[in-house]
Amino acid sequence: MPELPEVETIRRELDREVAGKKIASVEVTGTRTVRRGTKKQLVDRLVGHTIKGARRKGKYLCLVLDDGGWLVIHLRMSGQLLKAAPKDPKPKHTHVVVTFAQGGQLRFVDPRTFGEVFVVDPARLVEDAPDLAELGWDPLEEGITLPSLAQLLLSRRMQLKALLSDQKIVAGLGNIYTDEILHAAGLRYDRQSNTLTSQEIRRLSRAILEVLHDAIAARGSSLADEQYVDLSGRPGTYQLQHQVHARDGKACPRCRATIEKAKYQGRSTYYCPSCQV
DNA sequence: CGATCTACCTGATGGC
DNA sequence: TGCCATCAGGTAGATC
Repeated sequence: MPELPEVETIRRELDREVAGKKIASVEVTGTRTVRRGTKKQLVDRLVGHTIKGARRKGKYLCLVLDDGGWLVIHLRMSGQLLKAAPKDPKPKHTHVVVTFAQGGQLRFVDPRTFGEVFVVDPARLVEDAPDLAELGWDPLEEGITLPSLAQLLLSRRMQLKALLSDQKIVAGLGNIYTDEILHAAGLRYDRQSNTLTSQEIRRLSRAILEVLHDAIAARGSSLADEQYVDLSGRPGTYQLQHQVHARDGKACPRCRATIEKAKYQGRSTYYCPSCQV
């Protein structure tokens, strides 16, 4: 489900909603959600601690604890974080419930159970969470200079969509936003990264930042199934601004050619065959 | 190194 | 109405 704009939307809400709150109890009912360490280790590690704030690393959410540890959440395809009151009925597929001393709960709901919750000491990231440690450039966190983006593209011989969605190279992009970014940049998904001109690299750089900023301003994208919702259960609105994603058969907003759908890496890719080269 | 495929799951949707 | 195939925001691992 969520990519960088959705995760960032949730991070900002978490920073407002749970920072300063003390964890009174943690209930883990899911059987697959806690995979690194045992459920008991997770619960013991959390209870009594206060959350200082929320950070984002690519598509990972990290709740920073008062002892420096991170409560890490990855939503994968169908995970949701929802704030709730203890008396609220629990949705199906609620796997983890954190109850705060000040009242209120944070719930992790995940029908497809690909999502994950774990605690890690950031000083031991390389050993204990290599997936987190090896994340690539985060377009929102650190600015990247044109020469370093050029280096990143030209030093490899990869198709652009594969490159942009590789979390070890660029952190946070997935199926929706690579399609939208590549359209905004006028580049095809299967274009070889080492053939870009400096002008195309500049366009790509601008497209990445522009699409992500606009998407965050719209609080992310929710598709027809509304799998993605924010902490309060509300969908985002950026899908209304999608130019190509899930718009096959419609006219390209830029050149009026018909948008096509292709199978790429086992999933759907949408692009304009006329203005993306 | 890079491309391709599979698996992990539940649920919604569309065709017949 | 039901049954079946297909598809969905992600990622790791195997294979070539």
